[in-house]
Amino acid sequence: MSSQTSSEKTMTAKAPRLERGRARVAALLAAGAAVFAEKGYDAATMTEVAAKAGASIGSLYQFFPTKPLLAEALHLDLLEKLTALLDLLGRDVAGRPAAAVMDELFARFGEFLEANPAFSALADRRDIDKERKKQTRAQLRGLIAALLTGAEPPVPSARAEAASVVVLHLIRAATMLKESDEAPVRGAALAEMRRMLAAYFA
Amino acid sequence: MSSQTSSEKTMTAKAPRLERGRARVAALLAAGAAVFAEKGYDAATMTEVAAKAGASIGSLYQFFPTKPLLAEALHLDLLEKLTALLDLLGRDVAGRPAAAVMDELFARFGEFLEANPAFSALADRRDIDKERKKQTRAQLRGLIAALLTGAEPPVPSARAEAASVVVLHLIRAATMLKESDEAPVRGAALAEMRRMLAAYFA
Amino acid sequence: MSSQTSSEKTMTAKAPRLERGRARVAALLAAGAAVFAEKGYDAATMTEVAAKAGASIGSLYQFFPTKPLLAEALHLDLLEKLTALLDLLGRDVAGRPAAAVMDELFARFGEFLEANPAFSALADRRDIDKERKKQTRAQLRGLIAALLTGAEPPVPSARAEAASVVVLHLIRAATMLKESDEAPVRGAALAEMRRMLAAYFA
Amino acid sequence: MSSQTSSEKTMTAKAPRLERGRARVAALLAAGAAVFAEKGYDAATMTEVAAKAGASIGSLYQFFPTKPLLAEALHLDLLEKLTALLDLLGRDVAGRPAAAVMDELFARFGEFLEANPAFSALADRRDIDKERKKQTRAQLRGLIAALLTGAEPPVPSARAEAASVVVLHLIRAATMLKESDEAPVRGAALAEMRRMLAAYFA
DNA sequence: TATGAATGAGAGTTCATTCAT
DNA sequence: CATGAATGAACTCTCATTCAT
Repeated sequence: MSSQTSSEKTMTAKAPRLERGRARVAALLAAGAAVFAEKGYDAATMTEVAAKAGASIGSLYQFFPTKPLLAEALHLDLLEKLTALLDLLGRDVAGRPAAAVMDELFARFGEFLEANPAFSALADRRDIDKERKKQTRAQLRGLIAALLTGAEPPVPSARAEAASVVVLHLIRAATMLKESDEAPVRGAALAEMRRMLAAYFA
Repeated sequence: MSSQTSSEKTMTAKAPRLERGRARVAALLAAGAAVFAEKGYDAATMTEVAAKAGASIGSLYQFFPTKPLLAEALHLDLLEKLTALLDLLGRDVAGRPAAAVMDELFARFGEFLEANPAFSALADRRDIDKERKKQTRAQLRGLIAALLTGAEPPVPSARAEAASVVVLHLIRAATMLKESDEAPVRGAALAEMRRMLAAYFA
Repeated sequence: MSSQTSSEKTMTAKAPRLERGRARVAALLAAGAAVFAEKGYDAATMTEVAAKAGASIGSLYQFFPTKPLLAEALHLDLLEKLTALLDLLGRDVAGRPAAAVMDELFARFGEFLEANPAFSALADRRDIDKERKKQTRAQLRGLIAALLTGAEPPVPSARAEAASVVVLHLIRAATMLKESDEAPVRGAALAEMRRMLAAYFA
Repeated sequence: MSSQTSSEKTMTAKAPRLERGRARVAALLAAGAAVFAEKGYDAATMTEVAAKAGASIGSLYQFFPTKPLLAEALHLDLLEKLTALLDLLGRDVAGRPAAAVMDELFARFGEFLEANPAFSALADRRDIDKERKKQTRAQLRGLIAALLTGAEPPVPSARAEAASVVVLHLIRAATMLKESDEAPVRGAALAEMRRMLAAYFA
């Protein structure tokens, strides 16, 4: 009830040991993704997440002891998927010109964000750990820079570094655009962005 | 036809009649801007806004009957300033090449966002009126497009339209970048963005 | 919602500014005393306190932002009363023999504890601030020691110091005895305690 | 007359049949003692007890179907140890003067309480059965009274009865003092208590 | 029996908003 | 208009206890 327990609050999401638990966790993460995507991090409630997962509130808290921890787990999960996607992309486009590589990246990243709308919602929440955020961005930038230095002709490492920041933000901008603007504007804008990238890397 | 009571909650914030009231409203708006910028829209509390303005909670509600209405008023206020800024810019840079115009736009818009951090916080809140949001974006795009068609040589209207979307997002990206990444990365990225714009409009 | 606010959690109970508020606070404190006394600190609920005071839960939290703070306020309140009582006692018994002084102290302190059962409940809660607890005990010991050194013949300061600890605990023991044991045992035990004190100071 | 199902929750903790079970129970009791002592009865959680015993929560409930029952079992366990200790003491000090007997009692009881901090925590919980509590206290008083009537010269039975109450509380006071006050005060106070007892029985 | 997931009532706390003075 | 007390729905989180495997 009161107590300053010895178990730090920095605890991670508890991993399930049984098969049943594993299914629960999956359902909870899916529900979390849906609710965070729909309502945004702040407005999402743990109660709704549990309900949408068909679980009791206690069950949700068994595996994700706090709301930030649920968000974090979800974020990490999506980040892994994204990394895998970029790795795959790297193998697919190695040796092609930078402009083409970027075009492909743009397309696939866009699909990912569209398929995982929770990602944007989670990436932007304010109570995220500063350090982790920095690391995450650095990691993504690294992957993008690698794509550029692996192009043919290769983009010089220094410029690839700087460009990765821009590309990252451009992609994010493209996503936000998807949800906010109306269809006709959107199409033209996306085309324009690709053109811009092409011009930039030509 | 005659009465149409103004008790609707959808109405705008009540305008003060006395001079004292005007000062109050200014203080409340300033406080609101500060709190929204610091905590974000969701985490900001009406109580804190009132306190920071040196007013009572009742007084705050006298002028802004609702939290969304306060946000809206603030947003509109900032939007006006921004519009004025872009108008001025239009006069200053008329007749110069598109790339130069964009560079200047980039710089001034950036300054504005840095000076008014509440703008970003308010532009992104989820309960904003869809229609108004659309209109706002359209208006901003119009202003930017006007800058482009007013350049020398003029950018064709159709392309200016499409480009304005991209430019708008790029600028926003530049701002987010300012608060998230560390200084060295930041500088390089900003330079890169300007280079990109230059390449695009060359 | 999220936020690490700048307003420290060490805040004190907010003081009411209006007359109505003053009445509320009094009612809340009284209700708190009743509930803490009846259920003990841990089992007492804020909801019950508010209900017993005829106030809404929000109203309770307006003045006492946390449960520990309510307890603290109550404790301090009772402590003041007790100090006043001991001061008065000091004036009443100055110049009488130590044994008689202690007998009187024993009686009045007992009455106080019986009239304010919340005092025991609050003095024993576990999440109390260590430092404050020490200070409180020291203060009480000081008052008791003063009674002894003010007796005729005066008890030497050093011995008064040590004795005060014992007396304090004896009195508390007497109280616990009142609530736990059955009446006949109680009477005999109280008499015995007084005899013990008399023998000790003779 | 015949069946009387044992499903009542008022029953005692189930006794284990196997050797393995006996070890489990011992571990659970030890863990319970540790947790109750550290956190107090209310703040202690069944989950933490199970964890500290290296058992699952289900296993804990197998043997102790309820939190109060666990506390009760523990309390009884400690009470037995204490009784044994007092019995032994009775044999050791028979025939010595009352003051010396009390001094020895004081010392050994103190050691016991220090070695078994859970005892105090459990003796004070509020949901304890009133009747059992009374019996327990009566039993302890009886043992102490027996020590006094067995002294040389023997304390009259009536006075021994009354004195036992006082002595019991004095000892408890001595324990509480150990955890709350700072070392220097403590030493002096303990000495003072012994002096008081000596004066009382002289 | 042992395990650990499941449950849900209930506790503390927050905050937008209303209302009496 | 100003003030600050009042309200209560809603939220996050806890924990004793039950249940399926």
